[in-house]
Amino acid sequence: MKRKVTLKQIAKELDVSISTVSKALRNSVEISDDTKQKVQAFAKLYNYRPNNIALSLKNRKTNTIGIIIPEIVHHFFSKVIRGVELVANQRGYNVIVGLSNESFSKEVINMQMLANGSIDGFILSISKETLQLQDYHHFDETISQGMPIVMFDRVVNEIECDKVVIDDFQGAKSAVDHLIAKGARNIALITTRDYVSVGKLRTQGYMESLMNHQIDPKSELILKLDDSKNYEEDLDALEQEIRPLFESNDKIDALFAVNELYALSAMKVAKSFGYQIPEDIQVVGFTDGVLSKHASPSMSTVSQHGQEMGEKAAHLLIDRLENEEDEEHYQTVIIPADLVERESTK
Amino acid sequence: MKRKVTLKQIAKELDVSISTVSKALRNSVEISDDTKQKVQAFAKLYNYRPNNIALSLKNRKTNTIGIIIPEIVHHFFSKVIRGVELVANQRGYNVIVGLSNESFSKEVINMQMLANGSIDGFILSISKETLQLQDYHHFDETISQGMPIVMFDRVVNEIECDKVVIDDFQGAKSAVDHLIAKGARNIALITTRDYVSVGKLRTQGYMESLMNHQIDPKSELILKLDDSKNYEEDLDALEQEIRPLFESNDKIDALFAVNELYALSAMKVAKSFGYQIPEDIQVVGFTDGVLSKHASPSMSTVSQHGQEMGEKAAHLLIDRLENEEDEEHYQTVIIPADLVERESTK
DNA sequence: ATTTGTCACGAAAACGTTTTCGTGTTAAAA
DNA sequence: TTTTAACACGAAAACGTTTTCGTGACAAAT
Repeated sequence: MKRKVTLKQIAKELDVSISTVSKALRNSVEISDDTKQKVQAFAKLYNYRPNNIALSLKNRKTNTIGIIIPEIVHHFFSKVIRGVELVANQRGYNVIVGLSNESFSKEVINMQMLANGSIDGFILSISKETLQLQDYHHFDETISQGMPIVMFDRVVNEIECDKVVIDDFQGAKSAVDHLIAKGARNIALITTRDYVSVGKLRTQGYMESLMNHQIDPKSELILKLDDSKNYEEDLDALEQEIRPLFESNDKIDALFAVNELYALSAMKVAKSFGYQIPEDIQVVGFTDGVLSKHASPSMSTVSQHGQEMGEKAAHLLIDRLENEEDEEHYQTVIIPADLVERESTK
Repeated sequence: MKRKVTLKQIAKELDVSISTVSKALRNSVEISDDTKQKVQAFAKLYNYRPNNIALSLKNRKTNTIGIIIPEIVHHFFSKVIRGVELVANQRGYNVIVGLSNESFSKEVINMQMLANGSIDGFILSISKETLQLQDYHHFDETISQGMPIVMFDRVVNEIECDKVVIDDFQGAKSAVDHLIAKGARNIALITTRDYVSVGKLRTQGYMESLMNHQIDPKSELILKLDDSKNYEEDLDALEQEIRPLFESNDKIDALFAVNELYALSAMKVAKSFGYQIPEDIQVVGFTDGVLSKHASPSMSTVSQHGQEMGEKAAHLLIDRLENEEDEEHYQTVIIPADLVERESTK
């Protein structure tokens, strides 16, 4: 087992100084061609590679970005990571991943673990618990220590930093617009409680669209679910929650849900009530998931463009890291959310 | 913007030496209670945290593990990451993620980027291209430099290292056993070409089960697909490939597929031929995916236990990193693959 | 013969820690 | 009064780099 070779070892072996070796390898003019050749040959032979940690310490720059997300077994978040990794790699950065598991304390701990020199900056999406507690001190601290943050998807106005979001409002609005254009008038909504910003915005988009078309929103058509429950593990429970919506409303002709699971479950429930999709009830979900495409009928959705968000976030962060200008001018990039039409709408 | 405070700054401010500060913070007996209090109070006030990079350099240990996978937008792999991250965090490690995107060169580059001091060891699953080329020199080099590797799922005999796999053979075998027990006799198989070890093993399990039940495998019931194609993006193409299987065989009463997508598509094709599932044709897939659960009918599958694999791999790696002892004795952990029965089997 | 200049290289500092070893001061023991 | 021991702290090395600055040797110019 040959350990990694260092400058010092090469220097000793060739009987020159460490400085000479370092310079020779970087082709400095200070070093004679003779010595350069000797050193470079030796280095190649022993497969020398500079130690990253030493470089990081010296340059006070790790070329690593930390990404903190609530959950990784999730189509949207993994797409974001893919986008981040792609850009990071292109631009010479590594990506270190931390999972908050939707928990405030894990988010804080994870950030502290990474903020102590391991990374140059963060890309993150806020956990549900943090959003509920509205405790953002860890973000403030990180930023005030000079470590930039880029937030995506689940962002918060209280923190000044670069952000990447999709246009939740507009996405929801055009989804409902579309349903209305296809003849729907009694459009149900399945959403989450309001503390998750995206749920709130999507709900507002739904409202706006109805208003614009002189349709009165009816509260009995709106179902707000407690998304702290892990419905993914208990599909039946979710369907039980949805069932009353159809039991007490027999005129529903379309349904919009703020995520894929809600939409899919609603579709199942509707089918179990004997409704035909899209003939009796049209359905649109909101997602970047994989279920919609494979559902039967396949489901129309508002697409979240996860990978694009990740790419954009990575560019924003790296730009900020590399441009010394250090402008205090933060931007919020809004990615358009477009409707993917499939079989669940007419 | 207050930069991160260092030992040096504290020392200067309190007019003591760096050593004293360091010792005071670690509660050394060498330091008087007086000084300890002073230093610790100051450190707390300025929220001092030791710089990770400096520690890594000093200790020649990064407490970071690198995980290289072919793809992250994939239910199985993201579950593995979750498992790795969970254990890593518990045991004080960070996780840095590299994606090979199924490409040999990206795998090599990614490993080299990380092997130069950034991490203490690898957890990886080999890319398809690497498996085809059978070029494993980068693994050998890494290991010979004293950096441990743990391979999972897609492993290879040629490399000596710890491994975590599921029992592909047994899993496939019991899936087919189950189909036979439920009365099936003409069991189709949809698999991949043999260079992906898991495909091969699963095919062998299928064969074994048939043999054990005195059923002759018929080549016309076996469909080998070229999995270098990205069928996920082109479901129609995949269904076109599967269609002939049903066109030329009207006696198929069950089907086993080596992954979720194949199984799901086959189910759709079967339905389009008018078959009832599971009455006419029973279906079992092989996966850790999310589609099976939500399909209609929901699909029976052999589960891969991705998170468990990740956890096990992380433990193996960290154990090796921390126990200098049982060097050179590598183990292969086999995770049982059990059948999850859903609606697509009787 | 002296000055100047170029060349080729080495010493040392710096990044932020931890740890070993030495040392000056004071109090206790002889 | 002298020796010894305990105490409290500092200097320095080490981890592996890069870079600034200094310097000795030699050749060219004065």
